[in-house]
Amino acid sequence: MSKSKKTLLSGDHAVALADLFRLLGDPTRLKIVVSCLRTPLAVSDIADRLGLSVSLVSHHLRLLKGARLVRADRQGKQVYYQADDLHVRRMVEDMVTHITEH
Amino acid sequence: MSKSKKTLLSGDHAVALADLFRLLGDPTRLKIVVSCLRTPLAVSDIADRLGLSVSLVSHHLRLLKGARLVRADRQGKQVYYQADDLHVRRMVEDMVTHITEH
DNA sequence: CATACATTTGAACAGTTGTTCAAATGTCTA
DNA sequence: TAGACATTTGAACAACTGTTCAAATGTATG
Repeated sequence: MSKSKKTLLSGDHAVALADLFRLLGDPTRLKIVVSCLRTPLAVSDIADRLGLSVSLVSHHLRLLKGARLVRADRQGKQVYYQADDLHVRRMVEDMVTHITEH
Repeated sequence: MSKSKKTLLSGDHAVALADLFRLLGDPTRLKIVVSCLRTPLAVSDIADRLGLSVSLVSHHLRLLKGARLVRADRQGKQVYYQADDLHVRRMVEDMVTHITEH
């Protein structure tokens, strides 16, 4: 163990955490994540709900999947996306709660 | 009250929350916030600790202050910055904990 | 006032990012 | 296999962002 205090971030952790924050830092992308936070949703469903082009949603989902924020599940012609795990779900929900309550 | 489910974000909230995320989404800026999370720190102190130019740190602090993530306190020649309130402190600390523990 | 120290500001630049459009790929069913 | 539907991909573009440098502002003290 080094000289670090409790909340000191190592360089690597800072970059990793910033990566997460940056991905959630675009309103469109954030809405996409939130929309499939609890229920798996097909790409075109997300696009419909949010009034976005399917292409745009797919682009964003690719980034979110790359960061393991969402998980993809093919079911026939459609691909269903949802929050990757409980950790992500709680993390995002907490932040949403923080905002909507202040 | 509208038809919204529990975790559905209004457009405004989504933008506000994304603004926060985006600001924390740069590694340099994130390190700056974390560095003065618990203890007020002068601009040049932050710059020294992180090995950054004073100018760069000041630029970032201006953005962070604009979003009420940090608060400024002048004391003589120096300006001390710290997390704006408990809300911010807990929010960031929670995320840091989430990352460093997974 | 003049000098030194601390911070802020503005312009400028390269690099990144969100979006659109058109084309390609994958998948089911008639 | 052909056609329809769902998703992915790539190129291209404007807009934005982080950083640097030099100059300006603020502040204490000789």
